[in-house]
Amino acid sequence: MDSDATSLGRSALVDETANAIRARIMSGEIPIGAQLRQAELAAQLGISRTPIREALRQLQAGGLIEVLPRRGAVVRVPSPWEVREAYEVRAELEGLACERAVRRVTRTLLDELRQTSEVLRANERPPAPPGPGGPVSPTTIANDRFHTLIHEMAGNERLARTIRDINEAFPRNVSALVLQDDPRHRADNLAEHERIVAALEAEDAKLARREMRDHVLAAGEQLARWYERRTATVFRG
Amino acid sequence: MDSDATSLGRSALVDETANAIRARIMSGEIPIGAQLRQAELAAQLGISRTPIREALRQLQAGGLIEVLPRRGAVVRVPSPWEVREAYEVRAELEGLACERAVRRVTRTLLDELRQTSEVLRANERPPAPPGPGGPVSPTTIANDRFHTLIHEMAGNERLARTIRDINEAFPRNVSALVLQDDPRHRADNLAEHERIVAALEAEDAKLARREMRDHVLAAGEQLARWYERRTATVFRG
DNA sequence: CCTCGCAAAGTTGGATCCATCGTTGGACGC
DNA sequence: GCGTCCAACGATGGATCCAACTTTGCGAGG
Repeated sequence: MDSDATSLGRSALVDETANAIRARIMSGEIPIGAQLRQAELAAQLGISRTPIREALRQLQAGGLIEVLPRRGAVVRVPSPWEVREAYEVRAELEGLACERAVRRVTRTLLDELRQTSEVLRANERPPAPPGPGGPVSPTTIANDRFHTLIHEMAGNERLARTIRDINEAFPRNVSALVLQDDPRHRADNLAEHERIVAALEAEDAKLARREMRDHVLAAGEQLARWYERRTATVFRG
Repeated sequence: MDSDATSLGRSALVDETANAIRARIMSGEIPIGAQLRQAELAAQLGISRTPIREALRQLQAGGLIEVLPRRGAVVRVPSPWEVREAYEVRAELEGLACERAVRRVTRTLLDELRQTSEVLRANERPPAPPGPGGPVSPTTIANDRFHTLIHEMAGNERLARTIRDINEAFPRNVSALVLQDDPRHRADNLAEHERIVAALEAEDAKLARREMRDHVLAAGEQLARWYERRTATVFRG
């Protein structure tokens, strides 16, 4: 939506800094559990530590990082349990968004949703699974776009913001890794998306809600499993 | 719950500062739309501007205040529309919490819920409606406790946190002013609480959810109306 | 060889400094 | 008398400074 500083003179270095750090955490460039050294970040961004510290406070408020007094900030390591809790909430909210979206659905929006499915179908066999820190894959972008479109269709900014806040509390957006790993998950994901679009087209609010709810819960379970495997790997070395 | 700094050496001046400022905004001591001067807050709290600035960034992330570049921070003035949007989301989440609470309901917890109703019933005719900035009334405390108890019973921390985040985005918690104004609203509120408790006792999850949902929506509508009247008053002088 | 302790290095966090920008009040000109 | 311009004031925001704390590495002692 709005870019960083080119909009209307309303520059905000701190917000830009927070977004930059958040992006590097979400993409996996800064891994889970990593220490965030103020001096290092300041040097990399070519600024002093002051705006860094304010940016870290913003990220702390969102729950993405944890600031321990006198011991610095670290990227939070979510437990599988936390992930499941968060996705139960997210499933409910996305279900609500989907139910509300039925009232505002249009031919154009349905087409846009179907375009994201096209991308997912085309990239059924991704050329090269990008490692952590790499650029965001078209699959991930299409997935995000699908959900974001429905949030917009719901016509409730607070709802969209709440869902976004929950998502941004966990590094590596769901689709990013989970979907790339297993072709079966990609197929399931695509089928679920198509069922949601069908329910929206049929203007069946209750069905759309249920389909979206189940879809998010399934994605959350995959993400939780991924975190389980990850922590197991980490502890082994 | 946890006090400010006496817990375990894990002092955090910035967090304390943020809590202090948030409390003063929520209580109405610092009114909606007011400018937050860094130097003034620093002097009042006996600290320098640095931790103030970091605390303001935290509050900004929560959406309670707005930080305009080079023009300082102001307490956000929510539009009635925003309030309605937020309460639609909150109603859904509190409904979910209530539905989940049915599975964990115990005799002790039901008693605790009923105790809050006792307080509400006893203070049906409050001795003196406290003005803005005054201490929190027992009615407000009982109301908050009722909802907080159910959030705990739901057994999902993310859910509780999400609801709390939404509430803390609006100065003056619902019950605070709205309930005190009109005795009819207080009666409605009490009756709704009792219906919720009854549904919980009957272990009727669907009913409990619906009752809570309607209860929150009604409260939100009252709060939105209050904001409408407030802005109208402000514009007249 | 392991453990405890101490000293040095590195990091955080509050205070302070200063350039820049926004605001306000008054004087000048129309 | 009214609008405009300019200067002085005030506030914000980034940079810097320094004290306090945490961590680490080395050495002495058991």
